[in-house]
Amino acid sequence: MDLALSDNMDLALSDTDTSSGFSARSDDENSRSPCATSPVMKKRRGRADGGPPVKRNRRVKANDRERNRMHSLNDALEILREVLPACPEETKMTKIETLRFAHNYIWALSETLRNADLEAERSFHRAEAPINPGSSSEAWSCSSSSSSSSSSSSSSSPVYCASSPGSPENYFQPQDAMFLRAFVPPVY
DNA sequence: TAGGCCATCTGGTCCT
DNA sequence: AGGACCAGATGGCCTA
Repeated sequence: MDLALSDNMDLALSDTDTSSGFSARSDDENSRSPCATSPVMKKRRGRADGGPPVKRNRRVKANDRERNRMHSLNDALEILREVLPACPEETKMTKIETLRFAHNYIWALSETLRNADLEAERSFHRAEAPINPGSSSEAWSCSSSSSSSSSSSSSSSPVYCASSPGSPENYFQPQDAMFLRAFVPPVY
């Protein structure tokens, strides 16, 4: 279909690319993308002549918008990474890892809140009608973990919550590197 | 070297 | 008509 691919590259690289409004990104991004550091954009496809000038101009503008759109998407992803629990700076989570981790993290936080509410409710009832005066301190001490026998078996750690059965972390795949990064101290 | 991840380009589609 | 969004294609870099 697109037969003139490689031929087009050299041709297309020479003119409109560098002037297409390409805006330099942050150092962080440039360091990863040689395409971005170089003023010369590769991977050009399509007609060798770029098509009619009007069409070509529209394409260049559309490319520029698309680039900016993806950049803003990446910026949002970066902000999300910063909000998530500590990850070593050198080991940046991939996009899919970030999304899965965020999903899991939100779920774990909401579970924590839910357990806290349940516990508050229980302690309120206990205060109203103490049943087992002998072991009251025990009942307090095992607060969240004791309640785990029934439903979520969740400890106070959202880590454990995250891996409990029946929870939405079906999206979460332990084989992901983020599983290790998030919950296990990295080994250097 | 293969595979994963990424940035970019591109054309199609939908929306305003 | 033009912009936003999307998915496919492509090639570069990095790591096991």
